[in-house]
Amino acid sequence: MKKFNCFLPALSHGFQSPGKLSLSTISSPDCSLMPPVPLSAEPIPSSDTIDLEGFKSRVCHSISKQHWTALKREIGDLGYHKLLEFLFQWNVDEELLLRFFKWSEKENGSPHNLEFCCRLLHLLSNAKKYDKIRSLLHSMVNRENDSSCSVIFHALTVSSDRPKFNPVIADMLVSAYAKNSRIDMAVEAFKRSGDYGIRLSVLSCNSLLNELVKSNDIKTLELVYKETIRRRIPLNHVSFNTVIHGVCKAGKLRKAVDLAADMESWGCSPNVITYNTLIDGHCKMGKIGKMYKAESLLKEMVTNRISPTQVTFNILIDGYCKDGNSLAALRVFDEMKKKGFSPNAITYNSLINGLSKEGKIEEALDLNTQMQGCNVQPTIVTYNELIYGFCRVGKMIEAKNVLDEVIEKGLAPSLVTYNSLIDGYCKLGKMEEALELQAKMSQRGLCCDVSTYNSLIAGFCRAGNTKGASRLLDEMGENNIQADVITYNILIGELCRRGESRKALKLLDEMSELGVDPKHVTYNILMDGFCEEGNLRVALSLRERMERGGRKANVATYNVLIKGLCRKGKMEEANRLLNELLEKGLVPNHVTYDLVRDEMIEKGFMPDIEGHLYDVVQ
DNA sequence: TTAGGGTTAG
Repeated sequence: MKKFNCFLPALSHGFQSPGKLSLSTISSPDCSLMPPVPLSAEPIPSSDTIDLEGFKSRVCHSISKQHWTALKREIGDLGYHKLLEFLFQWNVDEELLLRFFKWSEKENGSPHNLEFCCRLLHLLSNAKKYDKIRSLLHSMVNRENDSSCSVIFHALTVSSDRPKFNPVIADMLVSAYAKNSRIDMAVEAFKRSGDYGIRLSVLSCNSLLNELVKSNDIKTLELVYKETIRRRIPLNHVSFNTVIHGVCKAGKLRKAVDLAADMESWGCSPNVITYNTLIDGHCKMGKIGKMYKAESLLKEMVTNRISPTQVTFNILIDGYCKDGNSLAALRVFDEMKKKGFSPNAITYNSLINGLSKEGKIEEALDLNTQMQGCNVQPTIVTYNELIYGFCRVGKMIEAKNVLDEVIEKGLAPSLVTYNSLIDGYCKLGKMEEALELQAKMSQRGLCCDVSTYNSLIAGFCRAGNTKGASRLLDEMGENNIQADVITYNILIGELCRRGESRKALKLLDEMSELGVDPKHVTYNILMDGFCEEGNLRVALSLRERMERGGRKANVATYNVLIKGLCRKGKMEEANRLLNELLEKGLVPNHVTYDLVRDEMIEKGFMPDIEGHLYDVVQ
C-alpha cells in the first residue's frame, strides 16, 4: 500500500490516547474500561469520591434520551473533545457515539477533527451502518475547510485497527464528493483509491462519471472511463450510457458510436437509452445530414429488436424542430401517435417551440389547444414558448397577455418568461417597456441573469443609446454577473458598427484574459468590422488567430472575407477563397450566392468555379 | 445510478 509522508495538519493534535492527555488526570479503578478524568473538571468528583461508572452511565443515558441540558451539566469544563475521547474508549454503541458527535459539532459550531471522523467511520463500517457512513461523509465533504484526499486516506489508514480499512468508506467518499458536485475531489478520491489498491463499486464510478458529464469535463470523463477499464471495474449499462452521453455532448459522435459497439465486449448490449442518447447526440451535435443519421440510428435500433419509446420520438421531433424543419417534426409526431405512443408535454413543447421559431404562431396556438384537448396540461415551458412565438412576430400585446394568463392560473413565471418578453420589447426598440418588465421581475424575486442584460444591452445599442448600454454594463458588474461570449459579441458588434474596430479588438483580448472563449461569430463580426474599414490585413490575421485557437473558418468567415476582398476590388483573391470554401467541403449559403451575384458578377467577374455554385449563378 | 422540452448575438 502506498504511504504518504505529507504534512498532516488535521492530525497534528488529538491522536494521543486518552491516557496520554496533557491535562492532569487521575486513573480510574479499572484502566481498561474507564477513561482518565480531569482533576479540576466539574462536576466530576474528586479521586476519593469519584463514581466513574455513574458518570459514564449518566452521560450515555443523557445522549441516548437526547437530554442535552443534563448532558451539558455532566460535561461541565471537561469539554466535548475530551468526552468524545472517553466515548471512544468506553466502546459505547456506535449510534450513541454518532449522536453525540453530531450534537457536539453543532454545539461547538465547528467540526471535530479528522481523526475522530475516521474512527467513527471505522466503527460504523464494522457495524455495517452504511446509511450512517453516507450521511457522515455527506457532512464531511460539505465543510468549508476540509482536508485533501491524501490526508483523509492517510487518516483512515492510521486510525484503523486493521491493516486495511473497509473499502466501502473510500467508495462512499467518491460518491459523496460526486453527489455534492465536488468533482475535483471526487476524481482525487477515485485516484487515491487506485493508489491504495481499493476496488471501487460500479455505483460510485457511475456517480463520478455522471457528474463529469453534467459539468462538461469530457477530458476527465474519458480518463476516468479508461481507468475504470484498466482497473477491471465491472461497468454496466448505466456506465456506458453515461460515457456515451458525455462523448456526444462533446460532439465526438463517431467515438460515441464506437463506444456503443465496444459495450458488447463487456457483456452489455446497447439498450434503448444507448440508442436514444446516440440519436439525441446526432440531433444536437451533428452537422450536414444529421437528421438522416439520426433516422438511420432509429432503423438500426429497430433492426436490433430494440423498440423505440416515447422519449425516442420526442428526441427526433425536437431534433427536426431545432433543424428548422417543423414539417418533418409533425410527420414524426403523426408516426408516433400511429405507433400508439401518447405525446406528452415535452412532445408538444418541442413542436410549439419549433413552430414559434419559424414564425408559425397560429399553428403553435392550435397545438396548444390540441394538447389541452388531450388532457396534457401546458407547463411554464409551453407558455414561455408561446410568449417567444408572439415576440418573434412582434405581437407584444398577445405575448404580454400570455404572461397575465400564467399569473392568473397561479403558475410561477420563470426567468425565461421575463427574458423572452424583455427581448421582444428590446427588438422593437421599446426600451421603456423592457425596463419596466425588468423592474417587475425583480419585484417577483427573480434576479436578472446574463441573458436579461444581453437583451437589454443589445436593445440600447440598436437604439444608439450608448449611455443606457453602459449603465447596464455597470449594473451587471454591481450584481456580480459575468459577461459571457454573447455580451462580448454585442459590444464588439456595436464598436465595429461605429467604425471603432481597434477598440473591438481590445475586447477580444479582454475575453481571452477573462477566460471567455470567443466563438466563430465573435471573429466573424470583428473581421467584418475591419473589412468594412478596408483593413483587410487585420481581417486576414484574425482568421489566422481564430484557426490557431482551434476554430476553422466556416462559411460565414469566408463570406465576410470574400465580401471584403470584392469591395477592395481584389477579385482574383476573392475567387481563390470561394474555391477554397468548396474544396474544404463547406456548403455555400444564400449569403455566398448573393455575394457572387452582386459583388463578383456586377463587377464583370465570372467566378472561376466548378459545380453547383456556378450552376446556381447561371 | 444513465436518455427528451423554454430566452439572449450573428
